[in-house]
Amino acid sequence: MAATVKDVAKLAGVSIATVSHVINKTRYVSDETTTRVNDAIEELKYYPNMLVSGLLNKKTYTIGLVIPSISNETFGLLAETIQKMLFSSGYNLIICNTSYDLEIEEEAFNTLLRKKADAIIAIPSNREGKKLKEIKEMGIPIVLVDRVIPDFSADTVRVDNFQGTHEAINYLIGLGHTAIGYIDRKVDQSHSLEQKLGYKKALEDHGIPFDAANMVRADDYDYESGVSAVKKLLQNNPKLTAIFAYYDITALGAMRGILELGYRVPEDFSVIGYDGMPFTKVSWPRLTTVFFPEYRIAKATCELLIKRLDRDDSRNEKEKDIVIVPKLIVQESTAAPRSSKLP
Amino acid sequence: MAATVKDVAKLAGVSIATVSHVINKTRYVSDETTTRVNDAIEELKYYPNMLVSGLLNKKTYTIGLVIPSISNETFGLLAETIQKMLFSSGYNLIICNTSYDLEIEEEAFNTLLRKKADAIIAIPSNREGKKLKEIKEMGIPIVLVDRVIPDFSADTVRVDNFQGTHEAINYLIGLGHTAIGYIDRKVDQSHSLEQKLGYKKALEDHGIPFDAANMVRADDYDYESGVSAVKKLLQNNPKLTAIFAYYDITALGAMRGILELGYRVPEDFSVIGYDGMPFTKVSWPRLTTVFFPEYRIAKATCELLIKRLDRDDSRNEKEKDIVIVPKLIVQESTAAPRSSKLP
DNA sequence: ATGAAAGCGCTAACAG
DNA sequence: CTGTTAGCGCTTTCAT
Repeated sequence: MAATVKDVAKLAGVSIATVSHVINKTRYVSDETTTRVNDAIEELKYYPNMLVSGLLNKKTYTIGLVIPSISNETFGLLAETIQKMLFSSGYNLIICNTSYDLEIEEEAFNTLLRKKADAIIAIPSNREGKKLKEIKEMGIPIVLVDRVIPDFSADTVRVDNFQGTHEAINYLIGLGHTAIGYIDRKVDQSHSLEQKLGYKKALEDHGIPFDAANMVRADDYDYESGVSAVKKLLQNNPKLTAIFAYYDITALGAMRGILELGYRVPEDFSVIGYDGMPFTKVSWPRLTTVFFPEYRIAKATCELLIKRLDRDDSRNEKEKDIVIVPKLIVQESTAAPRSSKLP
Repeated sequence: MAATVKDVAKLAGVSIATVSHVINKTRYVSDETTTRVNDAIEELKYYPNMLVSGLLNKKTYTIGLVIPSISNETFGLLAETIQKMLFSSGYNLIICNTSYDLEIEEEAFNTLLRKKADAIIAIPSNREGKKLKEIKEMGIPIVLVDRVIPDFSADTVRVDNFQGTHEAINYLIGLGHTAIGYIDRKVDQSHSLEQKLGYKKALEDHGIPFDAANMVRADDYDYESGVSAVKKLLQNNPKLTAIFAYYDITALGAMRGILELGYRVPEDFSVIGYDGMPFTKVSWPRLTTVFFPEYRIAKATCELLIKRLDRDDSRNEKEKDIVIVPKLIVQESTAAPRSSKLP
């Protein structure tokens, strides 16, 4: 069906070796022959079969991305940025959404191995490193993003959630807040544990005692849980003047909860979210949040990968652990506390 | 490095043909031999090289998705849904984000041809069908999503934006609105033209004369343009009671513009967006919008594709044009008009 | 019930 | 300056 080297060689009246060399510029070919070959390629609409270069035990120029989901703005932007960067370096990305399902994740790794991916970027849900170890032993470079796996080491790019949260709480304290509510994740995760430590440390730094009553867990990973969590929080402690939520969606829910109670944001309560999702820029009011630095993560990831792939000597270099400190984005949902509230 | 059939054959003490047949169950192999081969596969952590099946002129089980961007919620969800559906049918997706750049798009198609993709799903930015025609002539199935290319026919899955907008405006009229502002796209596109026709038709159906002054173009494809567009609109015609925006982000901007002017939504003005992006569920108020049916689009696309790929006889069947009517999602930003406004 | 060998499309020695 | 050929890992006749 599609044209092959043979077809091109025949039409140009040369050997297949010459065609190959013209395409790859891997040895001198006379101008005249080069032209004939290129004309034939054009004429036949010949597209060299990249699978072959994979077969000849060289690179497939395919990289796998194993990720829970690309349909939330944060991971979507991350995946897109990685794809673009790799594409401009000549690599293609096979994206596998795992939906946090361990079986799908396993199948995704298997497929990438069968497709002979040159490398794998993973945000694994499986906290066990068995499969990852196996892959590593096969000599396939792995970059772990935003995850740390016990007993398994690999190039890692992650976010310093302790620092991010610390900065956010510091900022609230700087505005004059001392009674700061905290909406926590339903179930602890390394990620959310770091956040909590940052919160406690910021309070401690300023001599504010930690009060467990100011902390509630959201029932779920969604908007509605934010609404009910903030209501519970305000009932527990009516003296609160600010709320930190571990996740932007939850923070937006918290804003709604506050508005539903008849209060205003930020006049009556300040709210800070986490992740810097794009829609925090289009909320009313715009949400102050800690920005998940997708671009820097993507950049660090791709640079690490390309280095491992391009320079064979770098394959054995020590694994890197890149930690990125997220930035606080101050928008409209935070202000200094007032003495009296509206309703 | 990685194990091959040869290694497995040697360890199991059989020929490579037998190994192949055990893996693919393509001819009878005795239980005893089967066990030995499977043990060897396990032992060596052998992953069959899928590139070969592509080489042998069979399928690569790779499908290309050429899309402007996956980092907006709509396309992200579409891409994710397609990826998951194809994955569960044994196919992998190579996603190429074009950023609406024609050169990148061209390069994406070329890469997919070199990678010998079994099929291509495209949301092309290039309104010329030259490349697509070339691909089609090579016998590679194409599905066009949400786009129609003049002088080029292929399987198509698209949204009936005329109907979607018609329904939205109808709904506003049903609530009692007659002065309905319209925020249009900066530059016309088949998509936005359909929307405008739906708007005009709905007015016409109810004997409401069309007034060009009720229509403005947003300066850009973003939030800020919505803010300024709505202000212009209200200045043009203070009697408006409802606003339709061609795009959710713009609609959210319009809501902000209205709030900034001191009015309320929906009490003083109703607002309807378009695309049903997930964050319309977490805005304040929640935005009434016309839902871009990603799931149904993805489903139709994958079914079309799988049929073409699995059944050779279906390759020559007539091209399908699947038109999906989007649904209006009524939320909190719309209500019946009131006689007096707030400020 | 299994093995031998051709060949997919291409690259990279080796030859001339 | 260009051609011949082995071989990458596997599937698939053809043999036995």
